[in-house]
Amino acid sequence: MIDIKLIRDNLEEVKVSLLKKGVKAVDIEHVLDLDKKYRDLLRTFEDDKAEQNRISNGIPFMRDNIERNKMINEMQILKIQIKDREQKIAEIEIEFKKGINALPNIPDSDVLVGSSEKENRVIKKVGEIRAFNFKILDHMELGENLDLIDTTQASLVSGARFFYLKNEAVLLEFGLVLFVLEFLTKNGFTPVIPPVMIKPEMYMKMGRLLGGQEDERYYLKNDDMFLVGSAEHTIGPLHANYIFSENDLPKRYVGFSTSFRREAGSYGKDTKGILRTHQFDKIEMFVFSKPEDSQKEHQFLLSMQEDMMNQLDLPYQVVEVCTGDMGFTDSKQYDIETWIPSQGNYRETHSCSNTTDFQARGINARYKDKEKDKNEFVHMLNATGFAIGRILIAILENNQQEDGSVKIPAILQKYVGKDLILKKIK
RNA sequence: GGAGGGGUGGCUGAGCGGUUGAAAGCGACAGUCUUGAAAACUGUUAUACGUUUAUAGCGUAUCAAGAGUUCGAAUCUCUUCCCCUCCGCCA
Repeated sequence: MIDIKLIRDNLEEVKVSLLKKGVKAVDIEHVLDLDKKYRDLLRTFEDDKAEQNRISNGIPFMRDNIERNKMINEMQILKIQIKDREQKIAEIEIEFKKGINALPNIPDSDVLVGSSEKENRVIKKVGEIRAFNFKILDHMELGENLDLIDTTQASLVSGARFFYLKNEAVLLEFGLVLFVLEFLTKNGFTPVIPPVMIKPEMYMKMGRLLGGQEDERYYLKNDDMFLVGSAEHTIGPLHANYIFSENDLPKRYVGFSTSFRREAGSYGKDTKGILRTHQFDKIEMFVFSKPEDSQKEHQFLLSMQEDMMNQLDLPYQVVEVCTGDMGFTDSKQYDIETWIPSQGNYRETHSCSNTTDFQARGINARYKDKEKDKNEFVHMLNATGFAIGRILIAILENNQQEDGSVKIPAILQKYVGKDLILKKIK
C-alpha cells in the first residue's frame, strides 16, 4: 500500500510517477478526495466521542438523581449521532481503502519509462551462446528421450500445463536446491520452508490480489484460502506485525516452495513442455532491510543470482524492467533471462524486485530506528533463486550433446552424475 | 470430525460495568554508587491515527478480530480467528 501522506504532501509528483505505471491522475485525486472526507468526518466523530467520554466519566459522581437522569438522556441522543457518523466513516473508509489499494507502488525515479516489455532494456549479457554444429533438440524432446519429463500422462491426470519429473530430473531439482541452500546460507541467508496456502486477508496485505494478480491465483473455496504463486507470498508475512531491532537488519531468507499459477490469459502461449505450468518448484530469496540499504540489497540479490548462474555456466542477460512492465508492488525490478537454444532467444527465468515499504506497510513490518527513536517500515525485497522448471530447460538444452546426451554442470555433478544418457527415442 | 479449556503490554500475571493504557513482578534502557563490573537504589519503559513546525501538548482508538447491549465495556452477549488438552483420523 502506498503511503497516503505521500499523496497528500506531493500530489503532483505522485501523479507523474504513477502515470509511468499507467495509473490515471483522476484515480489518485479520487483517493485524496476520499482521504479528505474521511479526515473531516473523523474529526467530528472524535469530538463527539470526547464529549461522550467526558460526560460519561462524570455520571458516577453525580449524586443528584434528576441531574443524573438528565445527563443519561442527553447521552442517549449523542449516542445516536455518534453511531450515525461512525457508519458514514466506515463507508468512506472502505471506499478509500479500495481506492488506495488499487494504486501500485511508485517506481524509483531512475527506472526506465515504458509501456510494455518491449521497452525493457538489456543492461548486460553474460556467457557465450554455444554454436551447435548439429540439429538441436528442445527440452521436451530431450526430456522424453532421456526419460526425465512426462507431460502426456500428467495431462491425463491433472490436465494441461502439468508434468511429471522423473529419474535424474528429480536429482537435478534436489541437487539445485542443495546447491543454492549451501551457497546462500554461506552468504547470510536463513533457510525457510513456508506454507503454500495463505488467507485472503494476508494475501491482500502483501499486495498480491490486486492489479489483475487475483486472476492468477488458485482459490480454495471450502477453506477460504489461496495457493501461493511464490514462496515470497508467505515468507513476507513471516514478519507481519513485527518490529525488527535495527541490528537484525538486513534479514535475509532463502525459501523453497511449490508455486501455483492459473496462467489465466496465457492460453496458447508456451504450451509445449514445462516452460509455463500451473505448478512448479522455486527457490526464492527474500530480504527485509532498512530503507537506506534497500538499493544496496537489491544489487546484492542480483549479484547472488548472477553468481549462481555463472556457477551453472549458463548464458544469460540482465534486463532492467521498464515502468509499464514492472510488478504491481515493485519500485524497481530486474529480470534475468536465460538463453534457450531451441527458441533462439533469451527467456525470463528470474526476477529481482525491490518493493520498498509497499508490502511492509501492508503487513506492518517495522524496525526500531535508534537514532529517531521511532518505528519505521522496513523495505522488503524478493528475488528468484531458481525457478526449477525453467532452469531445468536451460540446463538440458544448453548442455545437450550430438549423441542426445546432456552434460551436467560441474557444480551439480555430485548430486546427479556427469551425464544424462539416452534411454529411449520416441 | 467430536468434547472441553483458553487468548490482557517485550515476557509472567492481576483486573469489581464507572477518569484502567491497564496493578505487581521480570526484562530492557538511563542515572547514582564503583577503578571497572556485579549488587543495591532512583527514574524511564506500548502503538496507531487525527490536530500541529513538533518524537511538545491535546483528542480518538487499541486487553485476539468484528458486531451487539449500555450514558459508559478488558469486564456482559453473539460471530469469527487463533492456541491448548482429550478422543477419532492421519504423513
